[in-house]
Amino acid sequence: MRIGQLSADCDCPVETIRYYEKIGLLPQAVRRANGYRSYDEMHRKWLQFILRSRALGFSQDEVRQLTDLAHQQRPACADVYELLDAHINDVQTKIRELKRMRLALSRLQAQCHDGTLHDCPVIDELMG
Amino acid sequence: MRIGQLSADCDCPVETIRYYEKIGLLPQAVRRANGYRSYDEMHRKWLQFILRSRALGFSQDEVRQLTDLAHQQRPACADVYELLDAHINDVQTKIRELKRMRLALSRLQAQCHDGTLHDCPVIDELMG
DNA sequence: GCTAGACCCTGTAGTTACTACAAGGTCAAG
DNA sequence: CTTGACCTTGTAGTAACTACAGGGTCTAGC
Repeated sequence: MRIGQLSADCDCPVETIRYYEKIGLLPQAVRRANGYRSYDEMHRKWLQFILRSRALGFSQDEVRQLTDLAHQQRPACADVYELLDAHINDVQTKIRELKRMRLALSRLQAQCHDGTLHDCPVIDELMG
Repeated sequence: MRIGQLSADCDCPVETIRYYEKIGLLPQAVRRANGYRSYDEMHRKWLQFILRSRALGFSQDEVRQLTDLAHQQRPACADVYELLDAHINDVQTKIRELKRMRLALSRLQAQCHDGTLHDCPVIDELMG
């Protein structure tokens, strides 16, 4: 199949597919006589893998590690587990930070009066 | 004071201060005869404002809107409230997304056996 | 046969919010 | 008079794409 088809199948922009190939995340496509990229099922699976990993918040580098592991004929489960674990911790940390942020914002918002006044305590607060 | 002093006072890298000036977030510093930037209390307050807003997760563009509002002699509280509200919603959405992500990752992790096996169901799962 | 339109190609520049140099000028202390 | 800390500018790098510009290719309709 051509790149447009793969793009439609995986719901991923054409540019992104080319980009993943360029940075070596996706294996090189076979080229037809006219220079067009040609893909098969194997490519589709790789791309799915990458897209799912990205959707789970893995960075490009982490995805690369995952694809490297998956590329081995006998991927070691322990390595995958480790990557997964580190990433879950990252996500956990981000959630905690955002929650702290939300609390601070709510506190700030609580200082607003009904919105009819012209003096804004929020700005004063941020100004220190 | 010079830029190094401001940097130390606000715990913000020198480069970042120059960067904020360059993109117009921070008002231009007065220049001394030797070309060095010179700052006063007003600048320190602006920078604090920017740093606090950024720490609360406001984007550069949102910070710009906030500073624009703060710049008015009679900032309208309602406008500030609106910005704050939109941002709290953004943060809320991010938290929800990360929680969903965490759940998916935990499910994936649960498929790992004790880590001694060589076949990895996690990779199979991502591969689809 | 020809042209319109859909598809494909490469390469470069833009995005966000900085960070990290490189190459040089200024100034106070020893 | 030199050493070192500080300052200046400008450019390039980061993540992870996205958006062109300027072309080539192929198919369908007239």
